[in-house]
Amino acid sequence: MPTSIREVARHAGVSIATVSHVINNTRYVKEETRKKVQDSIEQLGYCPNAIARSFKTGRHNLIAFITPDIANPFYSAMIEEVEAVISAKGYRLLICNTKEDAVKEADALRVLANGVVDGFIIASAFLSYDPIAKMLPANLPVIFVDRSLENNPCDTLLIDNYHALQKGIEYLIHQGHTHIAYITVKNQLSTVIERRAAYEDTMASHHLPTDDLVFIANPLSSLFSDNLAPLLREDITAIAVPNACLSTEVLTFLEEHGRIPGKDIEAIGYKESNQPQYINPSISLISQPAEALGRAAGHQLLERMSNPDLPTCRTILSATFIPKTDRHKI
Amino acid sequence: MPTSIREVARHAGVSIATVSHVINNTRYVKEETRKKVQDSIEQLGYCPNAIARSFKTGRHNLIAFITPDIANPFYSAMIEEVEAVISAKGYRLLICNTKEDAVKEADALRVLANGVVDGFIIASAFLSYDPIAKMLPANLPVIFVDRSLENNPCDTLLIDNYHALQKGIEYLIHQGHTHIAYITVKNQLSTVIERRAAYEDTMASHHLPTDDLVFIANPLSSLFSDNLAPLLREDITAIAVPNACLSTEVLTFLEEHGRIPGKDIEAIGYKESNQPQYINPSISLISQPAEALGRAAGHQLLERMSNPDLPTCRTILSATFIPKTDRHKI
DNA sequence: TTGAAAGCGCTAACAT
DNA sequence: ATGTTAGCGCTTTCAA
Repeated sequence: MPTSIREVARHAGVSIATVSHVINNTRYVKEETRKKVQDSIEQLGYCPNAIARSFKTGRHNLIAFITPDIANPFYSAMIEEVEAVISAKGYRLLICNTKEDAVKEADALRVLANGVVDGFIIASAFLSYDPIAKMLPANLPVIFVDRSLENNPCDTLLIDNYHALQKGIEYLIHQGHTHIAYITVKNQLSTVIERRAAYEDTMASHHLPTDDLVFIANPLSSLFSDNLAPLLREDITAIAVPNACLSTEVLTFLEEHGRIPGKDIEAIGYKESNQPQYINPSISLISQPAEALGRAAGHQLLERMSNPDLPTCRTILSATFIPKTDRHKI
Repeated sequence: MPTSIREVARHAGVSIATVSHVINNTRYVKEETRKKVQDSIEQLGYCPNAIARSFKTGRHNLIAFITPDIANPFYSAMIEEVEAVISAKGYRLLICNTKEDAVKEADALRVLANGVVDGFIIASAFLSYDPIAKMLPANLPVIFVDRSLENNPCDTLLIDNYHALQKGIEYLIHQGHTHIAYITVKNQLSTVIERRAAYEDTMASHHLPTDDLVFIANPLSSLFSDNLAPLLREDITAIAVPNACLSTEVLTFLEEHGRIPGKDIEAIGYKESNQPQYINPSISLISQPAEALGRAAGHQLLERMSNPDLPTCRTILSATFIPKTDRHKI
């Protein structure tokens, strides 16, 4: 049984109000009394019950970050930055891992939204805001990141997936490639759709067919994709993928089958954070500003919390295409 | 202002007790009454205040995982598994990132220990349990993972760092290498000390000097190490490192300077999770059971929570040395 | 089958 | 300069 404020008060021979004020520095207490209270706290090993305090004050200094995949360096990089930004203002970060499961996300939102956290940063597994709307109390500050949702009235920070990949595909085409394969995953997330559109639009604008060049892999970072075998087809001379996890898998797959990426076959990979990432073959990369996105999201949330009447913002950060010839500049 | 249980009660024309019992299924309520209450809940969009409930019941269904580096796949892999284990029992996971800062860790423990979480899993930045002892209420279930602390009376789950690396160094020596460099970091964590000891002991047992073969790099995953230049020395024919981040950095460094690992120079890298990790050069690896450690920690915590009188456990999971010739077996 | 009410630990308004 | 006390939203005991 942990000691309560009452016991400290009794031990120090003062009222609980005085103890509370000593702890919170919230009104003047005579030096002598303060000393007595502090001694009692020390002796009894008292530590204020944070839940009771939150309950009473309605403030929690807690932000929740909802991530679809904590094992994905893109999100862990974001998390690090969000944490840095908000902890400077005295907030702590609660991280929820939904594993791309909308049900898990809904569950987390329901539990946390009512009185547990002061705000959310969400990389959502939902495709639309509609089912989320009911779970969030009005005025609870929420920032959506990375993924665009239908009908979403909240602040949203995205990465421009389209143009970086467009540049990448253009680059390959200008190098003379006509059979550029594209790996994608089966879900309908905005990021997945946009990147695929970038690939298909760009190919189409150069009158290159893509019918038998698109392959579906498995969406979660920790699952190896199956069915990459067609990538070994003779006619395919270059490959693009929609994220870093697939980069890794595809590159590994190719090497295992004796085709050296960057040499026997061209490729565009993803670099989703500043984390050291060992990509040996000299291939082109799309670099996503995970850290900048995290920082921006943290700041925007603080902004929104201190000023709820701000107009909704929708920010798009650009990603960078780095041709293999420029890799030394990273 | 979110709706409270009182408003639901009034709206439904029943007492708050009945509403509470409907919500928690905690005593019989006439079907008709139950219906009324559920309708009111629906109409008012009521959601119970989790903080108030925690406050009242003293239970929170929250576990905190204290990690020194969330961007390190070793920890994010553990986190995934812990989360899977405890969420099956209805617990949620709060993740705190200390960035190897003992002050941050102490702060998190203090805040969370009193009434916020039901238990801790800690990969500590502290070297000794002594400073931690004061912050943790007696009987609060705590599991330490990955790192061994002095005077630690709590359940501890570790990985056998020593023997896997010993095997690795032996392997290199048997291949004829005599000048095997070792990269390490400057902190005094048990893992760092053990691995370095494995290196030095093994070298010594083969009468190989190590005086000018040990190099110090930077400990956090997201920081590139400086001063790796001496690794290019002619006499050094093999290199070992103490973790996956340094593997990546060292390998990248070597390639950038024209020395192909596994060909021009031998190396032992680390594989710290089941995540796809693209290590192209054919080098030997030490594989750490991050996932198994996470699962074991989750189970041990649940065990400890349901039975506080269990004798303290100290479990050591073994790591595996995978010679480069066996890489296909991964 | 349901209601009334105590009380969890704390903060803060009010009182002195 | 400090004490008294209401009350945050909820669960649960006791009473009916």
